[in-house]
Amino acid sequence: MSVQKSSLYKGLLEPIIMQLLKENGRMYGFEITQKVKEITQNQLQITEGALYPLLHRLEAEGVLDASMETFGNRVRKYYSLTTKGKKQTAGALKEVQSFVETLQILFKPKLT
Amino acid sequence: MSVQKSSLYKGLLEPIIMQLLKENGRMYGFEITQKVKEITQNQLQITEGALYPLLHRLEAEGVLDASMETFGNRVRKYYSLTTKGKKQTAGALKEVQSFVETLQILFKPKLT
DNA sequence: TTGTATACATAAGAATCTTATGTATATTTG
DNA sequence: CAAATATACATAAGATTCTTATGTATACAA
Repeated sequence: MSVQKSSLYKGLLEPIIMQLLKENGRMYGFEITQKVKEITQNQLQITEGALYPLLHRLEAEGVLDASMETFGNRVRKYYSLTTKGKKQTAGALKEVQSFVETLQILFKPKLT
Repeated sequence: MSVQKSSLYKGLLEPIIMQLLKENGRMYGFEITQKVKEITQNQLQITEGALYPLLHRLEAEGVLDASMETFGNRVRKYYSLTTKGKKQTAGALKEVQSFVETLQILFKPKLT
C-alpha cells in the first residue's frame, strides 16, 4: 500500500474535522472518515480510535453539538459547530493556512 | 506571542531536518534550530528536547553521519546525510510534498 | 557578576495517535 | 442461508513524538 505515512497528519485531525463541519454543516463520525478518505484519495484514513475520542472531547469543550438520529434500526450521531466552535474554527483555520504556506517554503525544491 | 500552534508540526521534524541537510550539506544542531526559526519567521521553534534525541536516533539508524569540531573552546557536532540517508530523503520528501498538496485541497477555502 | 547567547545532553510527563477489541445492525455473496 | 463485508458507535492499552524542566560548559556584554 502506498498510503501516506500518517504520522505527518499528527495534530491535524482537529482542524480537519472543523473544516469539514464548517463546509457541510452537519456530519456523523463514520461519514467524516469516508469524506476524508475520498478527498485525500486514500492518503489519509482516520482511525476510529483517533476520531471518536476527539469528537467526544470537542463536544465536552462546547465546540461541537451532538444529536442522535435513527435511520431504520441504525443510529447515527450527528455533530455540528456551536457558536463558540465557529469562532474557534475561524482562528484555527487561519493558523493552518499559514502553516501550510510555511510548509511550502520549507519544502520547496531548490532551484539549482 | 503569535507563535504557531506547534502541535501542527508534529511528525514533521524529521523531514525538516532531512530537507535542511540536503540543501546545506552539513549542519550542527543549534544551527538547525536557528535556521528553522529564520525560514519560518519564528512560527516554528524547534526545542532542544525534541531535536537532539531525534538527531541521535537518525545517527543510530545510519541516516546521518556525525562528527565533532572544535571552534576555539566551543564544540559543535556536525551532521550530514549518509548515502542511505540521501536515498531515504528522496522518498520522504516526495511524501511530504504530496502531503502538502493534500493539505491545500483539504483546507482550500470554499468558493461560495 | 549577572544576564544572555551559544552548544550540547537527558529525563519526566503530556498529547496524539495506532492497534486491538467489543457491540450491534444491514447487506451482499458464495 | 451462512459467512463476509459494510455501516456505526465506543473504549482501552500501548507507541510515538513532542514539551517542559534540568544539567553542563564556554563566551561575551551590561
